Amino acid sequence: MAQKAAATRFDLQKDRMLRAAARCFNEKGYSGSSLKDVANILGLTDAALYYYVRNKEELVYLCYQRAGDVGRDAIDAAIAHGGSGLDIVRRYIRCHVAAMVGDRGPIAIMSEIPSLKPEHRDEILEISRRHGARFEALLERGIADGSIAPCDVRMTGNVIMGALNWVPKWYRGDAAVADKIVEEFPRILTAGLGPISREVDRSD
Amino acid sequence: MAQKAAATRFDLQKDRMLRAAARCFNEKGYSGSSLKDVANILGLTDAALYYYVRNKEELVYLCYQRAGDVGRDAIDAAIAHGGSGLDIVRRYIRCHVAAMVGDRGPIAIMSEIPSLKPEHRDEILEISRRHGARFEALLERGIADGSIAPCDVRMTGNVIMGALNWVPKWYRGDAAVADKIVEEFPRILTAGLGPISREVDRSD
DNA sequence: CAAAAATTTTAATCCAGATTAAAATCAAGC
DNA sequence: GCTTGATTTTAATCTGGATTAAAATTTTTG
Repeated sequence: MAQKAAATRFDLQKDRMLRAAARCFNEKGYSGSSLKDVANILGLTDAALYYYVRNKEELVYLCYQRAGDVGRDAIDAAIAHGGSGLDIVRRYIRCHVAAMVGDRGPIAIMSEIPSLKPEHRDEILEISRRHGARFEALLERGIADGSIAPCDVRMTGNVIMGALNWVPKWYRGDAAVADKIVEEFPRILTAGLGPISREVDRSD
Repeated sequence: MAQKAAATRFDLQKDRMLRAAARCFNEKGYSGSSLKDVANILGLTDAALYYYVRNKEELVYLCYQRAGDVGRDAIDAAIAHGGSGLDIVRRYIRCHVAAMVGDRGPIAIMSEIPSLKPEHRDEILEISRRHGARFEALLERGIADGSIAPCDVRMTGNVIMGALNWVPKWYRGDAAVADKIVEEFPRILTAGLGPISREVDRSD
């Protein structure tokens, strides 16, 4: 969808590198991941990474940029599909987790934003802020059209974002689990626990 | 509740240190927090921390142990209070977030477990695993007594734990926000979004 | 208050892991 | 199959922050 027409060898390798880095960061933490660890996954030497990236900080920065893209695309896709506010929220959740556990590869959990250099940090924070604001707007929209009960959109947003952001912390690539996540997260996050089960949107 | 009869100067300082460390780790990330940063908050020199702790790894370990205690205590308190499975789940969520944003001070988000040395890592992972299992058992209990609709307890647990664990990432000590968190999280995480609002337990 | 114990600082050292430069290898076009 | 540019490696250096030892200070105790 967002693929260039001509993906050069360089671009492909760089992308592989970012996935490897994301995987490392999620599994071993930031400080626990050396460039050597990332390079090993690719069958490379640590020094080789410097061909693609200026330094470790930039590696993290690019991972977070990718993470931001995934979130943005998920909201875009959900909005494009249309429906009530609640429909869009559900679909966004589904799209976002699907990307996280799917072919967009591991997405780095944004745990180390403060370690970025100021320009990068500000940019990522802004992306993150904007994403949160867009999601809250979806909630408002649902409230306006009556599909979502009036609620504190800030807190509701934090709840849902927290649940989503935490996924990379525990998901370890099991395909069966991936399916379950995509299936269950939208429902759990919008339907609640109680015994009175709401009619659930199953349109796909 | 879990306070020693005689809290020695040493114990008090050590506790202050762990809170300062948790705050640093949450705000600046693990790698972004030097011992100097932690010491500065306390008005101490970095070397002084070594009087309380063997090294940085142990500092993190103790932070995570505290985090584990908070979770355990929250479940204990909720169970002790009794009620239906759903009541207990709600109360657990409330207790846990209340501790996170309250007087138990900042609780370190467990982002760097893999950086711990093997013994510590295994211990913290076990604590974490046990906590998850206990929470899932609460869900089962609710399903058994009919207060919670049948659901995938693993996924539901992951959703709720994610939302809770993410709180330290964005909460920055604003008391008004703290109140809102304690008020809203239990409701949002158990009631869902849709317009059909379930009767909400307001017993306190 | 003096002595002993507890706590903190000063002033080094130490080191894993990031970074760099130059050389070696590889891939593609001609 | 040669040449050029792209990619990777080898082999160092460099560095921030962790760690340590000894000295200084503060607190407690008798």
